[in-house]
Amino acid sequence: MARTKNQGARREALIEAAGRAIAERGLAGLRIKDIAAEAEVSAGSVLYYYPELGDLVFEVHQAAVERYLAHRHAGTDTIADPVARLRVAAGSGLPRDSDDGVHKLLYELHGLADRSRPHATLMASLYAREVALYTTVLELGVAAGDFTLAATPADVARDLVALEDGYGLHIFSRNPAVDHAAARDAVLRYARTVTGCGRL
Amino acid sequence: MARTKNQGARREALIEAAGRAIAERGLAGLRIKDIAAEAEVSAGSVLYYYPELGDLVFEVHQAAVERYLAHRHAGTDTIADPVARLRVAAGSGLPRDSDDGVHKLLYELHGLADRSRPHATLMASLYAREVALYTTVLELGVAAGDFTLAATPADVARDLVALEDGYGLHIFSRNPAVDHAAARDAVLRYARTVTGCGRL
DNA sequence: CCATAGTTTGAATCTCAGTTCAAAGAATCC
DNA sequence: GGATTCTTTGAACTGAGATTCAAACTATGG
Repeated sequence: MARTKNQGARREALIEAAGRAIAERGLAGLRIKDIAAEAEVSAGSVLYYYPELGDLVFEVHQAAVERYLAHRHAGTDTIADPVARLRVAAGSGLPRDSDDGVHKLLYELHGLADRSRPHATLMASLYAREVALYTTVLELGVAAGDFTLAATPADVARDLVALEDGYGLHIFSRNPAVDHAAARDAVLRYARTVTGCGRL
Repeated sequence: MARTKNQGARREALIEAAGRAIAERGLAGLRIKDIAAEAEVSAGSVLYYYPELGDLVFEVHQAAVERYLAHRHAGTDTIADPVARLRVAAGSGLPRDSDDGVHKLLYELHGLADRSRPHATLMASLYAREVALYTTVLELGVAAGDFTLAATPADVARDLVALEDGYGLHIFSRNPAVDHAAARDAVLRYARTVTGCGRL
């Protein structure tokens, strides 16, 4: 039994490569040869590891979700002050611009949920985990006496995620009326209103 | 100079047909023969009227935007009471389910804005018009003494649209945690909070 | 170092869908 | 009704990209 190095590493490389290809050309423009070129292998190799292209795309999606959440948590979990943490969280959920890497990938792949059960499940779990992230911050803020919520933490958290998604959608569609700063202001303004916290 | 009936009518029929095809199979799965079949003509005829398929898709997009806005306005403009009008508006901006016709088309086509200037412009104008619709209702409510806004009418209107878009996104991606009723409740709860109007 | 089994390639093949086009069909004009 | 021009069709053509596959390649074990 012989194997070059590690199929795991090659698979990871392909997932990375496919992610870049999708971010660049879009899901509709995804070509097997582009993935291969991006990973510096032949088209045949891509098929060797992923006879079903859909499987590769799904793993790209999974990886994007994990990386995105890891990034958000890394940026917020260590912040003790609920007010500061919420401020950071609000910024990290919104794309910088329409070329923002992971965000772009997620928006691009979100469209698959409509016709694919696995992708739908994945997106539902992403949603739940984002809601949980906000719920935690809100509960901390309530406990600390910083926030006085106008609704349940879960309700507010869901709204925050929906606002991010909605504004994010417009950032990606290059709506000149919506940019990162404006969207962040809007999310924070909402947070301020609903928590009664002027420091936000 | 002879013409069968009216190229206008044939074009409209093709736009309708393409719209149905996109809603059914998705933009990625759009095939010229499907459009032709849906319109009960040959593939050649489709090309005769639209040598550039992109032009047809763009007209489908335009038509969807107009139909959607017309529907929203028709349902709300005649309602005199600002509170009732806002309630109806909140419902009409959200898809019933993931198969809701015009909404589905709009979500499907929204993805084009990223890579196509015309589509981006179209979506930006849709956004502006939806914001305007809400702004009007809000101003009416303020004038009537029903609403006491926590922010400018435009800011609140933008949030309402973003909430709709965000929640709508999840309805389309078949997120079991988000359905029409839950999303509508959330939007109305937000409206209640930010307008201080308990009747909402 | 040879045998073995996993890995990689690139050329050949297959497939699907877009595109072309010549001929047939239909409406209108005179 | 014949001429003209627009319309429609379907069969042939073309091209892009996916898929196959036999041969070459590479670790590793013994």
